[in-house]
Amino acid sequence: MNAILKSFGDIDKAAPEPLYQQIKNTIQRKIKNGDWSAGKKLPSENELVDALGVSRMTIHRALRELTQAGLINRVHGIGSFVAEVPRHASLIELKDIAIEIEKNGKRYASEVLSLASEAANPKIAIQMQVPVGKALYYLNAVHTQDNIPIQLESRYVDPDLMPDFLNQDFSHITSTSYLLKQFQPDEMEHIVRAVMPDAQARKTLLIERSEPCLQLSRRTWK
Amino acid sequence: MNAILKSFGDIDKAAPEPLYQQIKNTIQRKIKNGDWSAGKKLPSENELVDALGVSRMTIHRALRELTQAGLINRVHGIGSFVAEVPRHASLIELKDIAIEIEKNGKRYASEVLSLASEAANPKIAIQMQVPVGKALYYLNAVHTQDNIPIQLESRYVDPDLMPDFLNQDFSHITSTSYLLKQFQPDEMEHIVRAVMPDAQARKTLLIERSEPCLQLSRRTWK
DNA sequence: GTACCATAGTTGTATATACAAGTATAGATA
DNA sequence: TATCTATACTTGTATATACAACTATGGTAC
Repeated sequence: MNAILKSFGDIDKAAPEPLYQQIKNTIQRKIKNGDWSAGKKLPSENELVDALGVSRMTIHRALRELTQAGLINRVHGIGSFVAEVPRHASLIELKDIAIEIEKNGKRYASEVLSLASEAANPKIAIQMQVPVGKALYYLNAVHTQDNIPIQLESRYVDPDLMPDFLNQDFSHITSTSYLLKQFQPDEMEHIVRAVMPDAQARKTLLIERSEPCLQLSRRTWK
Repeated sequence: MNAILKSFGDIDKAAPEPLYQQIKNTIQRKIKNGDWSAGKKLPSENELVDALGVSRMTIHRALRELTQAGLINRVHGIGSFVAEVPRHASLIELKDIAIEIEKNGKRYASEVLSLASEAANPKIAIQMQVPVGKALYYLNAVHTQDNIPIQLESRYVDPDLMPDFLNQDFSHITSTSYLLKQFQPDEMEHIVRAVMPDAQARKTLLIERSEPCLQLSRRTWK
Protein backbone atom coordinates (compact mmCIF):
# COMPACT_ATOMS: atom_id res chain seq x y z
CA MET A 1 0.00 0.00 0.00
CA ASN A 2 2.67 2.40 0.99
CA ALA A 3 4.49 1.67 -2.24
CA ILE A 4 1.40 2.59 -4.19
CA LEU A 5 0.96 5.74 -2.20
CA LYS A 6 4.54 6.80 -2.79
CA SER A 7 4.44 6.06 -6.50
CA PHE A 8 1.37 8.23 -6.89
CA GLY A 9 2.85 11.11 -5.01
CA ASP A 10 2.25 13.60 -7.80
CA ILE A 11 -1.48 14.05 -7.28
CA ASP A 12 -2.04 17.64 -6.21
CA LYS A 13 -5.50 18.66 -5.07
CA ALA A 14 -4.62 22.34 -5.33
CA ALA A 15 -3.42 22.13 -8.94
CA PRO A 16 -5.57 23.73 -11.61
CA GLU A 17 -5.66 20.43 -13.51
CA PRO A 18 -8.65 18.28 -12.52
CA LEU A 19 -7.92 15.36 -10.25
CA TYR A 20 -9.30 12.77 -12.66
CA GLN A 21 -6.99 14.14 -15.35
CA GLN A 22 -3.96 13.96 -13.07
CA ILE A 23 -4.81 10.36 -12.27
CA LYS A 24 -5.22 9.55 -15.96
CA ASN A 25 -1.85 11.12 -16.72
CA THR A 26 -0.11 9.27 -13.93
CA ILE A 27 -1.45 5.88 -14.97
CA GLN A 28 -0.81 6.61 -18.63
CA ARG A 29 2.80 7.47 -17.80
CA LYS A 30 3.28 4.22 -15.91
CA ILE A 31 1.96 2.23 -18.84
CA LYS A 32 4.04 4.02 -21.46
CA ASN A 33 7.13 3.77 -19.28
CA GLY A 34 6.67 0.04 -19.19
CA ASP A 35 6.44 0.37 -15.44
CA TRP A 36 3.09 -1.37 -15.72
CA SER A 37 3.35 -3.81 -18.61
CA ALA A 38 0.59 -5.35 -20.71
CA GLY A 39 -1.72 -7.64 -18.80
CA LYS A 40 -0.77 -6.31 -15.37
CA LYS A 41 -3.65 -5.99 -12.97
CA LEU A 42 -4.11 -2.46 -11.76
CA PRO A 43 -4.88 -1.64 -8.14
CA SER A 44 -8.60 -1.85 -7.48
CA GLU A 45 -10.65 1.31 -7.30
CA ASN A 46 -10.84 1.08 -3.54
CA GLU A 47 -7.09 0.61 -3.23
CA LEU A 48 -6.60 3.71 -5.33
CA VAL A 49 -9.09 5.56 -3.17
CA ASP A 50 -7.00 4.74 -0.10
CA ALA A 51 -3.71 5.44 -1.84
CA LEU A 52 -4.64 8.76 -3.42
CA GLY A 53 -7.13 10.09 -0.93
CA VAL A 54 -9.76 10.95 -3.53
CA SER A 55 -13.28 9.64 -3.87
CA ARG A 56 -14.08 6.48 -5.74
CA MET A 57 -16.15 8.34 -8.34
CA THR A 58 -13.09 10.33 -9.33
CA ILE A 59 -10.98 7.18 -9.64
CA HIS A 60 -13.79 5.57 -11.57
CA ARG A 61 -14.02 8.41 -14.04
CA ALA A 62 -10.28 8.30 -14.69
CA LEU A 63 -10.33 4.55 -15.27
CA ARG A 64 -13.44 4.72 -17.42
CA GLU A 65 -11.86 7.29 -19.71
CA LEU A 66 -8.65 5.28 -19.92
CA THR A 67 -10.80 2.36 -21.02
CA GLN A 68 -12.38 4.46 -23.75
CA ALA A 69 -8.90 5.48 -24.83
CA GLY A 70 -7.98 1.83 -25.14
CA LEU A 71 -5.15 1.85 -22.62
CA ILE A 72 -6.76 -0.48 -20.12
CA ASN A 73 -9.44 -3.15 -20.09
CA ARG A 74 -11.90 -3.54 -17.26
CA VAL A 75 -13.84 -6.66 -16.35
CA HIS A 76 -16.90 -6.40 -14.18
CA GLY A 77 -16.31 -8.19 -10.93
CA ILE A 78 -12.66 -8.90 -11.66
CA GLY A 79 -10.51 -5.83 -12.07
CA SER A 80 -8.65 -3.55 -14.44
CA PHE A 81 -5.77 -4.62 -16.65
CA VAL A 82 -3.24 -2.88 -18.86
CA ALA A 83 -4.36 -3.41 -22.46
CA GLU A 84 -2.38 -5.87 -24.54
CA VAL A 85 -1.50 -3.79 -27.57
CA PRO A 86 -0.80 -0.08 -27.20
CA ARG A 87 -2.36 0.23 -30.66
CA HIS A 88 0.36 1.32 -33.05
CA ALA A 89 -2.23 2.46 -35.51
CA SER A 90 -2.87 5.93 -36.73
CA LEU A 91 -6.12 7.22 -38.09
CA ILE A 92 -6.62 9.10 -41.31
CA GLU A 93 -9.75 11.09 -41.80
CA LEU A 94 -11.46 10.82 -45.14
CA LYS A 95 -13.47 13.96 -45.43
CA ASP A 96 -16.23 14.79 -47.80
CA ILE A 97 -14.77 16.37 -50.91
CA ALA A 98 -17.27 19.23 -51.07
CA ILE A 99 -16.60 20.30 -47.50
CA GLU A 100 -12.84 20.18 -48.04
CA ILE A 101 -12.95 22.22 -51.20
CA GLU A 102 -15.27 24.87 -49.85
CA LYS A 103 -13.17 25.24 -46.73
CA ASN A 104 -10.29 26.21 -49.01
CA GLY A 105 -12.40 28.91 -50.58
CA LYS A 106 -12.69 27.11 -53.89
CA ARG A 107 -15.88 26.61 -55.77
CA TYR A 108 -17.15 23.07 -55.70
CA ALA A 109 -19.47 21.55 -58.24
CA SER A 110 -20.20 18.15 -59.62
CA GLU A 111 -21.69 17.03 -62.89
CA VAL A 112 -23.76 13.89 -63.08
CA LEU A 113 -22.69 11.92 -66.14
CA SER A 114 -25.25 9.21 -65.66
CA LEU A 115 -27.73 8.16 -63.02
CA ALA A 116 -29.89 5.17 -63.80
CA SER A 117 -30.86 1.66 -62.97
CA GLU A 118 -28.60 -1.04 -64.32
CA ALA A 119 -28.36 -4.82 -64.13
CA ALA A 120 -25.49 -6.04 -61.97
CA ASN A 121 -22.71 -7.66 -63.95
CA PRO A 122 -20.93 -10.60 -62.30
CA LYS A 123 -18.04 -8.56 -60.92
CA ILE A 124 -20.25 -5.96 -59.30
CA ALA A 125 -22.67 -8.60 -58.08
CA ILE A 126 -19.91 -10.28 -56.08
CA GLN A 127 -18.73 -6.99 -54.61
CA MET A 128 -22.22 -5.96 -53.64
CA GLN A 129 -23.18 -9.45 -52.50
CA VAL A 130 -26.34 -9.53 -54.63
CA PRO A 131 -27.47 -11.91 -57.39
CA VAL A 132 -26.15 -11.33 -60.90
CA GLY A 133 -28.62 -9.34 -62.96
CA LYS A 134 -30.29 -7.64 -60.01
CA ALA A 135 -31.24 -4.05 -60.78
CA LEU A 136 -28.86 -1.61 -59.10
CA TYR A 137 -28.74 2.15 -59.17
CA TYR A 138 -25.58 3.41 -60.80
CA LEU A 139 -24.18 6.91 -60.45
CA ASN A 140 -21.34 8.29 -62.52
CA ALA A 141 -20.25 11.82 -61.73
CA VAL A 142 -17.26 14.11 -61.99
CA HIS A 143 -16.35 16.52 -59.20
CA THR A 144 -14.80 19.86 -60.04
CA GLN A 145 -12.94 22.50 -58.09
CA ASP A 146 -13.09 25.88 -59.80
CA ASN A 147 -14.19 24.04 -62.94
CA ILE A 148 -11.16 21.79 -62.87
CA PRO A 149 -12.16 18.13 -62.70
CA ILE A 150 -10.38 16.46 -59.83
CA GLN A 151 -12.36 13.40 -58.98
CA LEU A 152 -14.37 10.79 -60.77
CA GLU A 153 -17.05 8.90 -58.94
CA SER A 154 -18.81 5.73 -59.89
CA ARG A 155 -21.14 4.20 -57.40
CA TYR A 156 -23.57 1.33 -57.15
CA VAL A 157 -26.44 1.44 -54.70
CA ASP A 158 -28.85 -1.26 -53.66
CA PRO A 159 -32.37 0.04 -54.51
CA ASP A 160 -33.86 -1.94 -51.64
CA LEU A 161 -31.87 0.14 -49.17
CA MET A 162 -32.04 3.54 -50.87
CA PRO A 163 -35.21 3.64 -53.00
CA ASP A 164 -35.10 7.43 -53.46
CA PHE A 165 -31.55 7.52 -54.73
CA LEU A 166 -32.47 8.20 -58.37
CA ASN A 167 -34.54 11.26 -57.53
CA GLN A 168 -31.77 13.23 -55.84
CA ASP A 169 -29.96 16.25 -57.22
CA PHE A 170 -26.27 15.47 -56.83
CA SER A 171 -24.97 18.58 -58.56
CA HIS A 172 -24.40 20.43 -55.30
CA ILE A 173 -24.72 17.75 -52.65
CA THR A 174 -22.23 14.94 -52.88
CA SER A 175 -23.66 11.49 -53.04
CA THR A 176 -21.35 10.49 -50.20
CA SER A 177 -22.82 13.19 -48.02
CA TYR A 178 -26.35 12.17 -48.96
CA LEU A 179 -25.73 8.50 -48.39
CA LEU A 180 -23.96 8.87 -45.06
CA LYS A 181 -26.73 11.11 -43.82
CA GLN A 182 -29.62 8.93 -44.95
CA PHE A 183 -28.04 5.58 -44.66
CA GLN A 184 -25.89 5.77 -41.54
CA PRO A 185 -23.86 2.65 -42.30
CA ASP A 186 -22.75 0.40 -39.51
CA GLU A 187 -19.55 -0.65 -41.20
CA MET A 188 -17.35 0.77 -43.93
CA GLU A 189 -14.47 -0.64 -45.90
CA HIS A 190 -11.97 1.57 -47.66
CA ILE A 191 -9.31 0.38 -50.05
CA VAL A 192 -6.81 2.83 -51.47
CA ARG A 193 -4.89 1.89 -54.61
CA ALA A 194 -2.61 3.60 -57.05
CA VAL A 195 -3.81 3.01 -60.59
CA MET A 196 -3.34 4.26 -64.11
CA PRO A 197 -6.56 5.82 -65.41
CA ASP A 198 -8.10 4.29 -68.49
CA ALA A 199 -8.75 6.29 -71.65
CA GLN A 200 -12.29 7.20 -70.65
CA ALA A 201 -11.25 8.46 -67.24
CA ARG A 202 -8.33 10.42 -68.69
CA LYS A 203 -10.72 12.16 -71.03
CA THR A 204 -13.18 13.05 -68.29
CA LEU A 205 -10.49 14.28 -65.93
CA LEU A 206 -8.71 16.20 -68.73
CA ILE A 207 -5.46 14.37 -68.12
CA GLU A 208 -3.09 14.73 -71.03
CA ARG A 209 -0.37 12.16 -70.65
CA SER A 210 -0.49 9.15 -68.41
CA GLU A 211 -0.09 9.89 -64.75
CA PRO A 212 -0.98 7.75 -61.76
CA CYS A 213 -4.17 8.40 -59.80
CA LEU A 214 -5.50 7.37 -56.43
CA GLN A 215 -8.41 4.98 -56.47
CA LEU A 216 -10.56 4.81 -53.39
CA SER A 217 -12.97 1.90 -53.15
CA ARG A 218 -15.57 2.19 -50.47
CA ARG A 219 -18.14 -0.35 -49.43
CA THR A 220 -20.71 0.22 -46.72
CA TRP A 221 -22.93 -2.17 -44.81
CA LYS A 222 -25.91 -1.86 -42.59
CA MET B 1 -41.30 22.26 -20.03
CA ASN B 2 -44.14 19.90 -20.55
CA ALA B 3 -43.17 19.57 -24.18
CA ILE B 4 -39.69 18.51 -23.16
CA LEU B 5 -41.06 16.01 -20.71
CA LYS B 6 -43.38 14.48 -23.27
CA SER B 7 -40.69 14.27 -25.94
CA PHE B 8 -38.44 12.37 -23.55
CA GLY B 9 -41.10 9.93 -22.58
CA ASP B 10 -39.01 6.89 -23.45
CA ILE B 11 -36.71 6.95 -20.43
CA ASP B 12 -37.40 3.83 -18.41
CA LYS B 13 -35.78 3.47 -15.03
CA ALA B 14 -36.60 -0.23 -14.86
CA ALA B 15 -35.00 -1.06 -18.23
CA PRO B 16 -31.75 -3.04 -18.21
CA GLU B 17 -30.08 -0.34 -20.29
CA PRO B 18 -28.36 2.28 -18.11
CA LEU B 19 -30.15 5.60 -17.77
CA TYR B 20 -27.25 7.64 -19.14
CA GLN B 21 -27.25 5.41 -22.23
CA GLN B 22 -30.97 5.83 -22.76
CA ILE B 23 -30.53 9.59 -22.52
CA LYS B 24 -27.65 9.49 -24.99
CA ASN B 25 -29.73 7.46 -27.43
CA THR B 26 -32.69 9.76 -27.14
CA ILE B 27 -30.69 12.90 -27.79
CA GLN B 28 -28.73 11.22 -30.56
CA ARG B 29 -31.99 10.25 -32.24
CA LYS B 30 -33.32 13.78 -32.05
CA ILE B 31 -30.17 15.11 -33.69
CA LYS B 32 -30.08 12.52 -36.46
CA ASN B 33 -33.78 13.02 -37.13
CA GLY B 34 -33.13 16.69 -37.65
CA ASP B 35 -35.55 17.30 -34.82
CA TRP B 36 -32.77 19.27 -33.17
CA SER B 37 -30.77 20.89 -35.93
CA ALA B 38 -27.18 22.13 -35.90
CA GLY B 39 -26.57 25.05 -33.59
CA LYS B 40 -29.70 24.50 -31.53
CA LYS B 41 -29.26 25.09 -27.85
CA LEU B 42 -30.10 22.02 -25.82
CA PRO B 43 -32.09 22.21 -22.60
CA SER B 44 -29.80 22.95 -19.69
CA GLU B 45 -28.75 20.16 -17.37
CA ASN B 46 -31.14 21.35 -14.71
CA GLU B 47 -34.03 21.50 -17.17
CA LEU B 48 -33.29 17.93 -18.18
CA VAL B 49 -33.13 16.93 -14.53
CA ASP B 50 -36.65 18.29 -14.05
CA ALA B 51 -37.92 16.85 -17.31
CA LEU B 52 -36.51 13.35 -16.93
CA GLY B 53 -36.52 12.93 -13.19
CA VAL B 54 -32.94 11.72 -12.99
CA SER B 55 -30.02 13.24 -11.16
CA ARG B 56 -27.84 15.91 -12.69
CA MET B 57 -24.77 13.66 -12.60
CA THR B 58 -26.53 11.19 -14.87
CA ILE B 59 -27.53 13.93 -17.30
CA HIS B 60 -24.01 15.29 -17.12
CA ARG B 61 -22.46 11.96 -17.97
CA ALA B 62 -24.72 11.52 -20.98
CA LEU B 63 -23.91 15.00 -22.28
CA ARG B 64 -20.20 14.62 -21.62
CA GLU B 65 -20.05 11.41 -23.63
CA LEU B 66 -22.03 12.97 -26.46
CA THR B 67 -19.44 15.74 -26.47
CA GLN B 68 -16.65 13.20 -26.77
CA ALA B 69 -18.54 11.60 -29.64
CA GLY B 70 -18.64 14.95 -31.39
CA LEU B 71 -22.41 15.26 -31.56
CA ILE B 72 -22.70 18.29 -29.31
CA ASN B 73 -20.52 21.14 -28.13
CA ARG B 74 -20.62 22.47 -24.62
CA VAL B 75 -19.47 25.89 -23.45
CA HIS B 76 -18.73 26.47 -19.81
CA GLY B 77 -21.18 28.96 -18.39
CA ILE B 78 -23.30 29.09 -21.55
CA GLY B 79 -24.90 25.83 -22.51
CA SER B 80 -24.88 22.86 -24.86
CA PHE B 81 -25.39 23.05 -28.60
CA VAL B 82 -25.90 20.58 -31.41
CA ALA B 83 -22.58 20.34 -33.27
CA GLU B 84 -22.41 22.11 -36.59
CA VAL B 85 -21.24 19.32 -38.83
CA PRO B 86 -22.46 15.80 -38.15
CA ARG B 87 -18.96 14.87 -39.29
CA HIS B 88 -19.26 13.31 -42.69
CA ALA B 89 -15.79 12.01 -42.28
CA SER B 90 -14.70 8.46 -42.10
CA LEU B 91 -11.61 7.17 -40.45
CA ILE B 92 -9.03 4.93 -42.03
CA GLU B 93 -6.67 3.08 -39.80
CA LEU B 94 -3.05 3.02 -40.83
CA LYS B 95 -1.63 0.02 -39.10
CA ASP B 96 1.92 -0.95 -38.62
CA ILE B 97 3.05 -3.03 -41.56
CA ALA B 98 4.74 -5.70 -39.46
CA ILE B 99 1.64 -6.33 -37.39
CA GLU B 100 -0.56 -6.51 -40.48
CA ILE B 101 1.66 -8.96 -42.26
CA GLU B 102 2.17 -11.26 -39.33
CA LYS B 103 -1.55 -11.33 -38.68
CA ASN B 104 -1.93 -12.79 -42.17
CA GLY B 105 0.53 -15.52 -41.34
CA LYS B 106 3.21 -14.22 -43.67
CA ARG B 107 6.81 -13.79 -42.75
CA TYR B 108 7.82 -10.20 -42.25
CA ALA B 109 11.34 -8.90 -42.50
CA SER B 110 13.03 -5.68 -43.38
CA GLU B 111 16.49 -4.93 -44.67
CA VAL B 112 18.21 -1.72 -43.74
CA LEU B 113 19.80 -0.26 -46.86
CA SER B 114 21.38 2.65 -45.07
CA LEU B 115 21.22 4.20 -41.62
CA ALA B 116 23.47 7.17 -41.02
CA SER B 117 23.74 10.84 -40.22
CA GLU B 118 23.32 13.17 -43.15
CA ALA B 119 23.26 16.92 -43.71
CA ALA B 120 19.80 18.26 -44.49
CA ASN B 121 19.40 19.41 -48.07
CA PRO B 122 17.16 22.45 -48.63
CA LYS B 123 14.06 20.45 -49.51
CA ILE B 124 14.25 18.22 -46.45
CA ALA B 125 15.19 21.15 -44.24
CA ILE B 126 11.95 22.90 -45.12
CA GLN B 127 9.88 19.79 -44.53
CA MET B 128 11.54 19.11 -41.20
CA GLN B 129 11.56 22.77 -40.21
CA VAL B 130 15.27 22.75 -39.38
CA PRO B 131 18.20 24.81 -40.76
CA VAL B 132 19.78 23.69 -44.01
CA GLY B 133 22.85 21.58 -43.34
CA LYS B 134 21.76 20.39 -39.92
CA ALA B 135 22.76 16.80 -39.25
CA LEU B 136 19.77 14.47 -39.50
CA TYR B 137 19.51 10.73 -39.12
CA TYR B 138 18.45 9.06 -42.34
CA LEU B 139 17.01 5.56 -42.63
CA ASN B 140 16.47 3.74 -45.87
CA ALA B 141 14.95 0.29 -45.64
CA VAL B 142 12.94 -2.20 -47.66
CA HIS B 143 10.16 -4.26 -46.09
CA THR B 144 9.51 -7.77 -47.34
CA GLN B 145 6.67 -10.22 -47.01
CA ASP B 146 7.81 -13.80 -47.60
CA ASN B 147 10.93 -12.36 -49.18
CA ILE B 148 8.92 -10.27 -51.63
CA PRO B 149 9.71 -6.57 -51.27
CA ILE B 150 6.50 -4.64 -50.84
CA GLN B 151 7.44 -1.37 -49.25
CA LEU B 152 10.27 1.08 -49.39
CA GLU B 153 10.90 3.37 -46.47
CA SER B 154 12.98 6.47 -46.28
CA ARG B 155 12.89 8.47 -43.12
CA TYR B 156 14.55 11.51 -41.59
CA VAL B 157 14.73 11.90 -37.85
CA ASP B 158 15.82 14.87 -35.79
CA PRO B 159 18.77 13.67 -33.63
CA ASP B 160 17.86 16.11 -30.88
CA LEU B 161 14.58 14.28 -30.36
CA MET B 162 15.72 10.70 -30.93
CA PRO B 163 19.45 10.49 -30.08
CA ASP B 164 19.48 6.68 -29.94
CA PHE B 165 17.94 6.19 -33.36
CA LEU B 166 21.16 5.08 -35.07
CA ASN B 167 21.78 2.30 -32.57
CA GLN B 168 18.56 0.41 -33.16
CA ASP B 169 18.11 -2.87 -34.98
CA PHE B 170 15.35 -2.29 -37.49
CA SER B 171 15.51 -5.67 -39.15
CA HIS B 172 12.67 -7.09 -37.10
CA ILE B 173 11.12 -4.07 -35.44
CA THR B 174 9.72 -1.46 -37.77
CA SER B 175 11.01 2.02 -37.33
CA THR B 176 7.43 3.24 -37.20
CA SER B 177 6.73 0.97 -34.29
CA TYR B 178 9.91 2.07 -32.55
CA LEU B 179 9.27 5.75 -33.11
CA LEU B 180 5.65 5.73 -32.06
CA LYS B 181 6.55 3.86 -28.92
CA GLN B 182 9.49 6.03 -27.92
CA PHE B 183 8.40 9.33 -29.33
CA GLN B 184 4.65 9.43 -28.76
CA PRO B 185 3.97 12.27 -31.16
CA ASP B 186 1.31 14.83 -30.37
CA GLU B 187 0.40 15.42 -33.98
CA MET B 188 0.75 13.49 -37.21
CA GLU B 189 0.29 14.43 -40.82
CA HIS B 190 -0.31 11.85 -43.50
CA ILE B 191 -0.35 12.54 -47.20
CA VAL B 192 -1.20 9.78 -49.63
CA ARG B 193 -0.22 10.14 -53.27
CA ALA B 194 -0.11 7.98 -56.35
CA VAL B 195 3.33 8.17 -57.95
CA MET B 196 5.46 6.42 -60.49
CA PRO B 197 8.52 4.89 -58.84
CA ASP B 198 11.90 6.08 -60.05
CA ALA B 199 14.52 3.72 -61.43
CA GLN B 200 16.20 3.17 -58.08
CA ALA B 201 12.92 2.32 -56.35
CA ARG B 202 11.87 0.00 -59.17
CA LYS B 203 15.10 -1.87 -58.78
CA THR B 204 14.75 -2.24 -55.02
CA LEU B 205 11.13 -3.30 -55.20
CA LEU B 206 11.82 -5.68 -58.13
CA ILE B 207 9.24 -3.98 -60.32
CA GLU B 208 9.71 -4.86 -63.96
CA ARG B 209 7.71 -2.43 -66.01
CA SER B 210 6.33 0.87 -64.81
CA GLU B 211 3.38 0.58 -62.53
CA PRO B 212 1.95 3.16 -60.14
CA CYS B 213 2.68 2.96 -56.41
CA LEU B 214 1.22 4.50 -53.31
CA GLN B 215 3.39 7.05 -51.58
CA LEU B 216 2.64 7.77 -47.94
CA SER B 217 4.31 10.82 -46.45
CA ARG B 218 4.16 11.07 -42.72
CA ARG B 219 5.33 13.90 -40.52
CA THR B 220 5.11 13.86 -36.74
CA TRP B 221 5.41 16.62 -34.18
CA LYS B 222 5.83 16.81 -30.47
C1' DG C 1 -21.94 57.50 -20.83
C1' DT C 2 -18.78 54.44 -18.45
C1' DA C 3 -17.08 51.48 -15.19
C1' DC C 4 -17.97 48.50 -11.71
C1' DC C 5 -20.67 45.09 -9.19
C1' DA C 6 -24.14 41.86 -7.84
C1' DT C 7 -26.81 38.24 -9.49
C1' DA C 8 -28.64 34.47 -11.93
C1' DG C 9 -27.85 30.76 -14.88
C1' DT C 10 -24.75 27.65 -16.96
C1' DT C 11 -21.25 23.80 -17.10
C1' DG C 12 -17.12 21.48 -14.54
C1' DT C 13 -15.48 18.93 -10.76
C1' DA C 14 -15.42 16.37 -6.35
C1' DT C 15 -17.42 13.88 -2.54
C1' DA C 16 -20.11 10.54 0.19
C1' DT C 17 -23.30 7.12 -0.15
C1' DA C 18 -25.95 3.36 -1.81
C1' DC C 19 -27.23 -0.48 -4.33
C1' DA C 20 -26.71 -3.69 -8.32
C1' DA C 21 -24.26 -7.19 -10.60
C1' DG C 22 -20.38 -10.11 -11.82
C1' DT C 23 -16.60 -13.29 -10.08
C1' DA C 24 -13.87 -16.15 -7.10
C1' DT C 25 -13.15 -18.67 -3.01
C1' DA C 26 -13.79 -21.04 1.18
C1' DG C 27 -16.74 -23.71 3.70
C1' DA C 28 -20.89 -26.33 4.65
C1' DT C 29 -23.89 -29.86 3.10
C1' DA C 30 -25.59 -33.88 0.77
C1' DT D 1 -16.58 -36.33 -4.05
C1' DA D 2 -19.71 -33.13 -5.79
C1' DT D 3 -22.70 -29.29 -5.14
C1' DC D 4 -24.65 -25.65 -3.19
C1' DT D 5 -24.02 -21.38 -0.26
C1' DA D 6 -22.32 -17.62 2.08
C1' DT D 7 -18.95 -14.24 1.74
C1' DA D 8 -15.78 -10.99 0.11
C1' DC D 9 -14.14 -8.27 -3.48
C1' DT D 10 -14.62 -6.22 -7.81
C1' DT D 11 -16.65 -2.89 -11.25
C1' DG D 12 -21.13 -0.43 -12.90
C1' DT D 13 -24.64 2.79 -12.06
C1' DA D 14 -27.42 6.36 -9.73
C1' DT D 15 -28.30 9.96 -6.37
C1' DA D 16 -27.89 14.12 -3.51
C1' DT D 17 -25.01 17.69 -2.43
C1' DA D 18 -21.57 21.14 -2.67
C1' DC D 19 -18.54 24.30 -4.51
C1' DA D 20 -15.82 26.30 -8.42
C1' DA D 21 -15.57 28.71 -12.66
C1' DC D 22 -17.40 30.98 -16.57
C1' DT D 23 -20.80 34.14 -18.95
C1' DA D 24 -24.38 37.43 -19.66
C1' DT D 25 -27.33 40.87 -17.84
C1' DG D 26 -29.17 44.45 -15.26
C1' DG D 27 -28.45 47.86 -11.89
C1' DT D 28 -25.67 51.19 -9.41
C1' DA D 29 -22.21 54.59 -8.60
C1' DC D 30 -19.31 57.82 -10.60
